[in-house]
Amino acid sequence: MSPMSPSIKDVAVRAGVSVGTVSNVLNHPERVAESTRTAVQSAIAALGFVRNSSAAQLRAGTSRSIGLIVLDMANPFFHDVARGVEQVADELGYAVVLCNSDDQTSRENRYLQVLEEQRVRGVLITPIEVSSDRLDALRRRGTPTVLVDRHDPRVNCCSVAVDDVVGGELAGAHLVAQGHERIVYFSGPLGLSQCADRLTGLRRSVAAAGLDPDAVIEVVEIPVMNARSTHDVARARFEQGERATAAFCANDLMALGVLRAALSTGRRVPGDLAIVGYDDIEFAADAAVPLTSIRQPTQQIGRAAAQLLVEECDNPDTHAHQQVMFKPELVTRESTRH
Amino acid sequence: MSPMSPSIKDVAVRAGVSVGTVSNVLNHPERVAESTRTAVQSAIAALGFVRNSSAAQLRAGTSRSIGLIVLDMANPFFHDVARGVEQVADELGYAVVLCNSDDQTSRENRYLQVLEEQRVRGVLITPIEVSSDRLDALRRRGTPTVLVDRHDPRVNCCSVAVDDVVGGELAGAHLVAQGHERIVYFSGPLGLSQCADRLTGLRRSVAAAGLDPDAVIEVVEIPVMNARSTHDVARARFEQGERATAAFCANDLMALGVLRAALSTGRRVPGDLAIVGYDDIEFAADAAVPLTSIRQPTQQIGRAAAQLLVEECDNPDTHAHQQVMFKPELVTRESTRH
DNA sequence: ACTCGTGAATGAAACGTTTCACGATCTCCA
DNA sequence: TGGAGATCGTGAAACGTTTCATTCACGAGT
Repeated sequence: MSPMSPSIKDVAVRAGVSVGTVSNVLNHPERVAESTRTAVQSAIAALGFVRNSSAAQLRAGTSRSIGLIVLDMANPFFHDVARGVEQVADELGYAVVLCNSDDQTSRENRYLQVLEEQRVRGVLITPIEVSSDRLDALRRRGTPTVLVDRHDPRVNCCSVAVDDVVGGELAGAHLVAQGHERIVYFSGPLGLSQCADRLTGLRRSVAAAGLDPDAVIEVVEIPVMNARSTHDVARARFEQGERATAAFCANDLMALGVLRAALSTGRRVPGDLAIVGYDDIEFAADAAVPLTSIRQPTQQIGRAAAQLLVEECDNPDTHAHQQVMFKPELVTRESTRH
Repeated sequence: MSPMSPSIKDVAVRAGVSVGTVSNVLNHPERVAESTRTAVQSAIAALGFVRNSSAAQLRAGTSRSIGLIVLDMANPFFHDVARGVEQVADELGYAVVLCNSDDQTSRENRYLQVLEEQRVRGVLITPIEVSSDRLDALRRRGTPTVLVDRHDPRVNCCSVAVDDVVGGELAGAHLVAQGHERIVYFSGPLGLSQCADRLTGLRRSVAAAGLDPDAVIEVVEIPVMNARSTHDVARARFEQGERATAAFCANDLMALGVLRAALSTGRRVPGDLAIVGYDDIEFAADAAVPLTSIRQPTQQIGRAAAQLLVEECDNPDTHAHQQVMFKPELVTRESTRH
């Protein structure tokens, strides 16, 4: 049966000072005389006082924290982003509230609600839908928002992403250079600009080589971008005799799924099927056949996003929205080496 | 330039009712007449009112959230645990505050402080040190705590873990059965009971086979349990001519590091070196050589821990601490198949 | 005509901080 | 001796909720 936790008032009584003084010891120690300060501090220690941040924040009217909502914490890509965000937030004295929407709109909305109720200073988000009413409302009410790994075509907020068209081009050019003329693109939902852009890049590079994209490329759209569902789809295709000689996957988890499906249906990689992934997560290098992949500057994405957000929080008036765009690069490994 | 967000009072004025009524619409809609309710609701919508949870929580004195502090979000093991925790918390109406201590005591302490200041109802933690003053103080002040993937020998809190001695035995018995007589154990810090227990199990199984554990087993202690540092240590050993024919690793990330080091120094796996990992993370099955591993019921750990915590929060008086212990199982794959 | 009961809304108190205008006390120097 | 600063402390107000005792209005029952 826990006794109610002591308040600043209890500390004040015990130390024989006023509450204002205790508050000063906590927040502006230099304003209070040495002797009083130590008296207060020992009262705090004796009572086991812990500041109630709800009260502090209520009074302050504003918090020193930002929200980060990612799509899928199981994807190492988002860890690295989160790590970048935390680094910058730490440096600038902000706390990060980490939320995992798990690709469900209901969870995303719930977290947005919670973050707004907590009066976070700003929100970093990889939204399920770029143009969501919920997000617009949040911004309208004055909470700055930065999109991570997404761009808003309407440009009414900052965003940080990687040039997905270039990523698609890199993958396509690499495969075409190795003579592949039937490429299957295991895509996530084409409603995602990322997935669509990568396809655009892929088509562009095929066309640049003088081939007909429509003849070369086949698109397989997979709703959930993880290893398991991609494996299942790929396996079904392979068992029915896939004709493609190369696969390009919208992320490395999917590529691992395709790889497993290929190997378990007796294909050799890259002999029978070359595979290019996306993100270059750490596990890509350790895969059954080390994966060629498109590397994104993941931590930098997180760092840049956090910096933009804090900039907007600190200078809401002079702030101008920016769309930061990083360039991806190709990392070649066994899965495409002939 | 964001206008101060509207308070319940603004809503009350606009709807022509008192603040108490607005609060009732928010929290006990059934207590207020239909017509008033809709009037208030449209005022809320018109003003874009969002409840200030600091004020609500200050008044309530207690929150409906629990903290979860994990060691390393980059380790899929902890995701799965987190997922289990979230499932249960969702069902029971609690929010989860997710924190990543990243194996740094300073971060762990900082998060404990923040969580306590936020007056979370309880804390789930995989602590860096099981017996920490900080944790004891937290408990003494009335915040229930449950250890995840750890046990407290002093049994002054609940805990959920997996029998690591059995895990070590499973691995050892499997390797011994295949005729290995020189086994290197890539361990994390032996100060962790987990790592120590697995060694105990390993030694026990070797002894059970009539061999001398001291002659068979060599222990390599690696401070940071990730792929990179393990790879570096393993590689150095392999380049100097490792004599062991089998490696047992304290987790799968480490096993992946060993695998990479072995392959890149020209060893065949399992021919020259058999490898057993721990945790059976999803990537283990997709590794260059699919890894034999010790599987833990990861989500169940999270679920059980959350249930124990909530139980203690809801019945602080009648609650009795429990130490839940799951059994691991062996999953055999290529890395130990001869 | 009167109480009584019921359903609905009110308004003030309380939660634990921080802030800030205001005293109190001391030191130093004319 | 008096007065000007400087240095420390004080205490009340304010932040936005929720709660709860109270009031109000109105119809039913005697």
